[in-house]
Amino acid sequence: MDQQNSIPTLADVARKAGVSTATVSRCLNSPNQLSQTTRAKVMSAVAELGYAPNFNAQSLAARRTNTVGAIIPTMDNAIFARGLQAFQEELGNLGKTLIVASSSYRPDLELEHIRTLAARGADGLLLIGYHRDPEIYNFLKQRDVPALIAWTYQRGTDQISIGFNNEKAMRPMAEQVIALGHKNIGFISAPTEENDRARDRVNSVRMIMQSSGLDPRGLKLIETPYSIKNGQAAFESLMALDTPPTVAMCGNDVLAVGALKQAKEMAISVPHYISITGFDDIELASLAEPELTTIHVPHKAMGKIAAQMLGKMIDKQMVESHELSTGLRLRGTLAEPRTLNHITAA
Amino acid sequence: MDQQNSIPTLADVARKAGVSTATVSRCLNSPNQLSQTTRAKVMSAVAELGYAPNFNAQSLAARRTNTVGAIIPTMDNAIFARGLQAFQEELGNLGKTLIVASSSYRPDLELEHIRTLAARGADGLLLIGYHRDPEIYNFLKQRDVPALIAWTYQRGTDQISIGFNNEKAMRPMAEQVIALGHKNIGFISAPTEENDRARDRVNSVRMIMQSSGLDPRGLKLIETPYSIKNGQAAFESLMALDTPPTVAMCGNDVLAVGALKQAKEMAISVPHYISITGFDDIELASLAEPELTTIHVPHKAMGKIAAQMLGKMIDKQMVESHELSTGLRLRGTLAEPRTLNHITAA
DNA sequence: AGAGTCAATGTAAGCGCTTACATTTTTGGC
DNA sequence: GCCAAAAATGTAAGCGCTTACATTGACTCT
Repeated sequence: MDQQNSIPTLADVARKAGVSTATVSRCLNSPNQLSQTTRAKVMSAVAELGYAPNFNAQSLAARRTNTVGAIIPTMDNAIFARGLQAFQEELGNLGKTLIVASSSYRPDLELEHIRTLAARGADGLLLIGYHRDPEIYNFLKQRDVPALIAWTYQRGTDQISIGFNNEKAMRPMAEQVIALGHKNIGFISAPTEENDRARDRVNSVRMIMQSSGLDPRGLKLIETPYSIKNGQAAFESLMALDTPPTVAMCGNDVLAVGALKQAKEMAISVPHYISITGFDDIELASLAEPELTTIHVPHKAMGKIAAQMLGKMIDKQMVESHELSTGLRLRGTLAEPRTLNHITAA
Repeated sequence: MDQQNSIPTLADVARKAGVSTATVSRCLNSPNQLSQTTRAKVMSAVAELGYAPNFNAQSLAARRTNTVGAIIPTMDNAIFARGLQAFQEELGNLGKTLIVASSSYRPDLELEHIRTLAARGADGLLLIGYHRDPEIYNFLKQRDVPALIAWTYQRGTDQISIGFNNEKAMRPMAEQVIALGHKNIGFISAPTEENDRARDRVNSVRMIMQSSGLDPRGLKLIETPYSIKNGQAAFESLMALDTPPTVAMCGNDVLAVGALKQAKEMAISVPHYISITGFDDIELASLAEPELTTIHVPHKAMGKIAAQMLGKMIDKQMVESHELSTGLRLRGTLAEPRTLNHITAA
């Protein structure tokens, strides 16, 4: 009754090819159990009609969707964008499609998206970070949706994860900073409340301070959402302190670049007057001037491996959490603390 | 027969609430046509069972999916990531979910993804750039899937678009460059073969050259895929020419930043020895040193408006192509051409 | 009180596909 | 050529939902 020939269905193809719908279905899904001749008939009917299977009907009948969902804080962040791109490419190789949702770092939104994706029958889910209401993990378990936790690595939990240990990753940086003689340390972090990665990075510094004889309570911590502007503002507040720190460690490169920019605007010399460090090693880091000392994280590899692991999980194969290694990249923004007779900008 | 209580269905809810499945369905979709009491009964059954509708069944029965698809060249590019993030947020407000696929700038992959998304019953599609096999537009028309073309603006075509005219957007930059006295112009572009946006930007410069009495064939064009490294390499080739240009115009900021980086590594002074210009005005542009002269593009606004337009198109409302305005951002990398007595780096 | 309305609910027929099971055809050994 | 086993195909019952249409009461109006 539609305008003209509406979308062709399996039945249309079957009719045209003079076979049953079952045969057409088989032809599309397991062609080798058909005879040469029928296969040819069906194929040509498919081609003539321009038939494409209705995905929803297919997944409803077959109880699988070949879809995986990913819920990330935001796409507008190079590290997620990059990892996700790799994730998606690899997923494509496995014949699966990706649905992305972003939570804007809001747990309530995340939960909502998890429900939505489960309702859509996602075969598996990629989630960022471990910290999450246990109720969510129960829900996932009950619906039997495998979930892979990315951007973090935790052993000894039920959840399977791919990533790195944030606390461990930050350690060499903290050690280096302290070894250089810094005692008055500032830290610009993403909000730690709902972000276990950010929290672990901060804690890492505190622990090294502790074990080096520094009082961890002395850490000058500023929390602010991810953005260059916020990095700038945070740096400014740090410098407005009575005794400004000699190093501004940052929870990620974007904040660090913001700090660096602000330092320039305030004509404060980096690293002579103050050192700045980052985390992630995004492209920006080596574009900055001086180039940013940071922690390298293999985001792309993570995305790719994540896709492979999740693929296996969906196939009910056993997989184990996978730890990626990170590394200190010493570049131009970290140096010894300023000496007392060197209190002005260079 | 499953392990325990498997996923609850509409029928389970209906049974528990002592009503028919139709009533439950109505309760979920148009609650106001139920009596207070039934609604309460149903709701509590839903809550008790933790029921969530099966999306596939829902769209199969209702013939709509509340899903839109977006096919972008790559997520790993700030401008798309940013626009897409805004697109997705706005889509969320409209109660729709987004499926993203990336084509890696390959038309064959794009076609495949378009088919897949159509098969999934996407209510609408977001596509980047106008240039595309007409067969694809026919396919879309035949399946009655509304498609919105983004990141470009074309009038007088059948396709509805949201974006800006790339040729027009580049014009003030070209005019400015030529007005400053540049005659020997280099251009580093993304491959123009399959990318109408890139092509329009190059052509814009050629046209202004023409109308300013410069021979457009004199434009020193290098095409290379989007990346900082490629920008560097392209810049290097430009400088290896017998008479290196006095300005390296770039088709996007990433290439420009690469060029800038290479200039620094080669100790070539920007803008004294050579000027560099970009396009997009991504964050990186104002982080560079000197800050990059570029064309500002409202990527975020584009994403948001795109979502609204596509929403209307899906509802069969009439919408018209929407042109966004762009603007020249004169910053530190563009100056007069070097004079002959100033041929070394500063 | 009876007819006519209208709101609230139920009935049941699909949506387009997959797949267990039944049936038919082919194949190969003798 | 005949028969059993194997290969190819058909039949039909769903998958979990929506929705046109039918039914049931409760009310209003005269």
